[in-house]
Amino acid sequence: MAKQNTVFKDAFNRCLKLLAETSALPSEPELGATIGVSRTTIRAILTRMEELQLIAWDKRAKVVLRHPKAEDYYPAEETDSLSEIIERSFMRRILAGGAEPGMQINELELARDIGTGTTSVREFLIRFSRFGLIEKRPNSHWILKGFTREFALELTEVREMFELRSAASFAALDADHPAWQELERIEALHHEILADIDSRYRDFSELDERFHLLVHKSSSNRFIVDFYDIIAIVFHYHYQWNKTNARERNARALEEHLAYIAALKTRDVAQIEAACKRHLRSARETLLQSIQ
Amino acid sequence: MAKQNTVFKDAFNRCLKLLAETSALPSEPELGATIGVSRTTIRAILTRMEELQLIAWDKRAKVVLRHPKAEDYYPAEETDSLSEIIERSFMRRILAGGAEPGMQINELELARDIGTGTTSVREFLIRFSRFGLIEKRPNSHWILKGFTREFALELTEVREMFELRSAASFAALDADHPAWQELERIEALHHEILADIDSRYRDFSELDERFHLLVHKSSSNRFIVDFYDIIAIVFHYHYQWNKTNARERNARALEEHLAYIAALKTRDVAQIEAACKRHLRSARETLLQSIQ
DNA sequence: TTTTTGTCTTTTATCTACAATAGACAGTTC
DNA sequence: GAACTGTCTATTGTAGATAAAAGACAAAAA
Repeated sequence: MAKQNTVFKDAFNRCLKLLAETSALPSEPELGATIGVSRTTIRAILTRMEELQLIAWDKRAKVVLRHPKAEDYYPAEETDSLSEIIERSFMRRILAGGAEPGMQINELELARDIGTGTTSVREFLIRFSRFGLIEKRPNSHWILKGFTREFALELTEVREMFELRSAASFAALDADHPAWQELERIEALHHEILADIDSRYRDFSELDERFHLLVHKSSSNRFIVDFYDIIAIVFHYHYQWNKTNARERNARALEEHLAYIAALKTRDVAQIEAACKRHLRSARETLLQSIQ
Repeated sequence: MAKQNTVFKDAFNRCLKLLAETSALPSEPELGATIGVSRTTIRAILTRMEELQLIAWDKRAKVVLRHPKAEDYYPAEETDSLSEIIERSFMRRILAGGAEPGMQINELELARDIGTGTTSVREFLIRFSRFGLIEKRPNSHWILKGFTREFALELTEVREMFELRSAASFAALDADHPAWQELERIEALHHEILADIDSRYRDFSELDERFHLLVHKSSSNRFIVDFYDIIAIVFHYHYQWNKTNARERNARALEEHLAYIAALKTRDVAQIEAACKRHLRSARETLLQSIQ
């Protein structure tokens, strides 16, 4: 069926939220800019809203007729892009057990399992191969190298090199660089979560990514920043399926982050290095423990 | 036309070379193992050889009837895989001038230019994107980020981090590790080329890759080894279309390599670091000079 | 018993087709 | 005149089809 219209459905849902807050919608180009899609898609959304009697649309006039109801929204499963679906499905297979290193990966079988065409699976595997977890044998299958202890050690070795260098660059940023403000916001969020750790410890994962990405970005090196994708995806899925001691683990990491942030603020290279190393060492241990 | 039979043609050509040296060919599985293709392809090759009256084939007996002539071989253009063709064509576009940073890349146009389907171009771009020279805008075009000064600086920054660490690991390898023998062979080749530099300076590029890859491999870190792909492709194409002062440049690099190799052999970390840094600095300068 | 061959099935690489989405341009409205 | 809308075209994302290549298994030969 050619292309899934997930962009439309997702944008439609987001437009509904906007609609709930106003009495008239802005112009098509403006809507497109806020939602992040083309005018073609915006017009499809407006047409659909008209059909549902949500708005009266005549050229520039887009009058809101009623508030959106729950059934006006497209279900969440239909708004995920195919590549997201494939990624999740694949990561579940290889991280959530039952996949030994050395196993063969079969494009056709994967595609059938997920219920999609082979082209998309193939493209996913190509994109995914840069994460070092799979390897292609041309004209033949892919090999799963597995989420092993070696993988974790190699990953963290590079991570430590990159993050130490990035942290040093961070200290050298101008005082008026926006990263300092973002650091303040991130620090405040740390305090917020810690203050209510029992109910909010699950928010750590997202904050962790935001913080480390900020640090990596100050390297101004695309290879270092891109490498953070690998770390992010591994930790993201890993935490999702591995929740033992999550509360204590996250609480400790939050404290380490705060020490690390304080060190960054001193701009003292030796202090930064010490705090950064301490946190990365404990992050590595956490990752390693959960492997066997 | 579905799949190109370049695997067959290339394997056929390589089989012809084997055939020129014997009076009878080995078993199908053995041939497959030496050429590196499946039995299916081997049988296709044998069939073709029979048609050309090169061999008499009856089950296990594969008697050579005559020596292969030049016209028996498939022309070299037909043995390159599609991805090689696309890569070359694309690299020519972006390295050999006429491609400003920020330019849009159009899958369809590229495919038409190269005379291939869009799927292959698309897959190439996805694979290529990890080199940091292009970037995808989902549902829209690719952006050429360009082979700029920034690119070269970011690339060499990471390269220096990785190679220094790898060189240190090299020094720690067991005395009987095969890498030491390979290092001897590489050193000898350096002397050979230097002794006849005027006519052999073009062989440097290949040797350079072999040497640095050997060093990177001793890191035993897949991310470090994989990263060398980026360096290799950049230097490979870059030298191919940029031949000013190639002789002097290569002669100097060979000398630097020899000093670097000598340092590795001492296993003295300080000496290694000094020699490695010296060479990498001059490699970076060479690369930077050729950009503007 | 081990290796080889004959035959058959499965999978990959690639092309083509088409709906979704982006984007261009001219005419219209403010 | 600047921004917006109507309309049209071009490109991307994905499925499906097919030849090339890999690989499985049993029968045959050493």
